[in-house]
Amino acid sequence: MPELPEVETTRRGLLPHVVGHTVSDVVVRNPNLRWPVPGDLRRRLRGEKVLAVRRRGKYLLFDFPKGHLLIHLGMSGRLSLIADDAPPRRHDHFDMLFGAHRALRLTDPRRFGAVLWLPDPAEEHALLNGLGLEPLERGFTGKALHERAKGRSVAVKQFLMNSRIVTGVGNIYANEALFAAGIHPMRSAGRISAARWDKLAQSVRATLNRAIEAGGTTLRDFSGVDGQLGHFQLQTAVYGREGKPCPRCGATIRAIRQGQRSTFFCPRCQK
DNA sequence: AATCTTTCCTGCCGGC
DNA sequence: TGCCGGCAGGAAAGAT
Repeated sequence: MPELPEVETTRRGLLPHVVGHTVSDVVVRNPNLRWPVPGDLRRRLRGEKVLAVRRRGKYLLFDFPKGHLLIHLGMSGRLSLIADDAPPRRHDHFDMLFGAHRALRLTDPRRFGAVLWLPDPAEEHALLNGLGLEPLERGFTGKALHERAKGRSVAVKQFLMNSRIVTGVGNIYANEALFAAGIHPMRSAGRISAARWDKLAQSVRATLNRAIEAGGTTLRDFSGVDGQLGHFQLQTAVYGREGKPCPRCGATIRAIRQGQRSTFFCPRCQK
């Protein structure tokens, strides 16, 4: 499930256990993720200290003195803190050990996730250098969105989910933010007023912050690093609620397809 | 059997 | 004609 709130929940859980700690070993059980896990990771990481763990969109960046470990959770990835002798299960592809019998383990059944080594400066890597606005940082404003949307015919929901425009907003939160802003998901991005872009920027921020407070969304297999489940799925207004009443006006929530993804909206509240 | 949380890539199109 | 950006669709693999 991981969208921005799930990745941020993971990052926050990780910080106290990882930052300032030194990697004692690395185990790669299955290097066949979205891209091959580099064969020299063990050599690069052993004995190196984690200086910081950052997030860029849905990417996690572990800063080391000589480079950065990038981890993406894909569709089904999860990081957990475990005892270093915990027996691996079927989809446990990668461990980073920290001594004191602690390890960080990547579990990812569908293997759309990634573990890569990025030389300095990480931001120049092809996966990061084209990314759009960080929705929880200062530059994320209605004005910035409005400018980028000029002349574009794409549906606003797909525009929001385009990582070159905004990074971190996936299907669940795009649906929820558009509901909160009262904007129809099929509306052309180029035909939204400045005032409504302001409202949408604020709705995206508020939706993501509420989801982070809830520990993310657990639809199936997401959990934080200590195994705790997210509970934002209990407070969605439209996502997964086809046929149910809109919490605001009582009209029936509808579901449609956009770009091979499910879109949920209230036909009365969203114009 | 169809669906799902991600996103890179390819191919097509229109504009200049 | 060629190049570019925008856009839609397909692909990866597993569980339900």
